[in-house]
Amino acid sequence: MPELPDVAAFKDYVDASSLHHRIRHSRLTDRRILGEVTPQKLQANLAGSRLASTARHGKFLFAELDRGGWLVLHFGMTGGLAYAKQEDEPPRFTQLLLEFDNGYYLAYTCQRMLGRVSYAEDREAFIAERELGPDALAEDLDGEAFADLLAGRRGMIKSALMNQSIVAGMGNVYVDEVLFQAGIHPKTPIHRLDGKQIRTIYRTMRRVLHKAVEKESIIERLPASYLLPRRDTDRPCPRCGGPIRQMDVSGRTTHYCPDCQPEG
DNA sequence: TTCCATGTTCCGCA
DNA sequence: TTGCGGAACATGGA
Repeated sequence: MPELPDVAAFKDYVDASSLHHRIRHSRLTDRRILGEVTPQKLQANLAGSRLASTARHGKFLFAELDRGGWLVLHFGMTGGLAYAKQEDEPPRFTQLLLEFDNGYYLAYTCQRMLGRVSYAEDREAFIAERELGPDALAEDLDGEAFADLLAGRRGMIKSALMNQSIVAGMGNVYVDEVLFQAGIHPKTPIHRLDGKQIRTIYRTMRRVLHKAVEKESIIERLPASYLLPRRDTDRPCPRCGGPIRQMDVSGRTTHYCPDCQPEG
């Protein structure tokens, strides 16, 4: 689930539930979930702190600690959050549990262990170290800046849009959606795209991601014209009615409409 | 039982 | 040398 719109929903969830409560105790289930931080350092920074604010960059969620530094959450493919009363059993696959002084907890769950929990002194430095590209919804990422990101690159457009060091936030599902709505074949070589097509991809990316954030990335709430709710081979294309096809692009399953997204 | 999955990282090759 | 594509990783549900 967790691509940019999902992480945006997690951010809203934390903002609505978990800010400004003192963390009495934190519980780490499996240290493999940790990034470049020791369990001791993480827990020392969490204990007694409050989450003061949150920020998102691509698929990363940052929670600012009022005593300094940031709790950094990445959700992998199966990560999630749950806020509940401490008398309730934490959900299955809970890897990190923050117990607040108001009797509630925030649980970070990660079934497949591909997510990561980290601590960062400085958010911008963390983003720079990870070599993340600009957030796909960043205000200062305009059409021209977007075109610059792709300029001179080799490879297929789908691979580039999924590359977090080029532009941060999209994964397999939303890239398919963007390219479907833009009418671009996923395997199109970047150098074969003209300026008009790049602008179309940019505008479509912004529109799709904004809409998905607005709908809290809940598939059922997305417009019927979207590919996402019908991401199934041989289901009818919402635009032309022809069959949606499946293929492999850089090892990822890709859904597309051969008629609406002709090969360049 | 085998295969597949919305994630990133690492290695080999061009 | 840079960077692209594929494999590997971990786990459980279909």
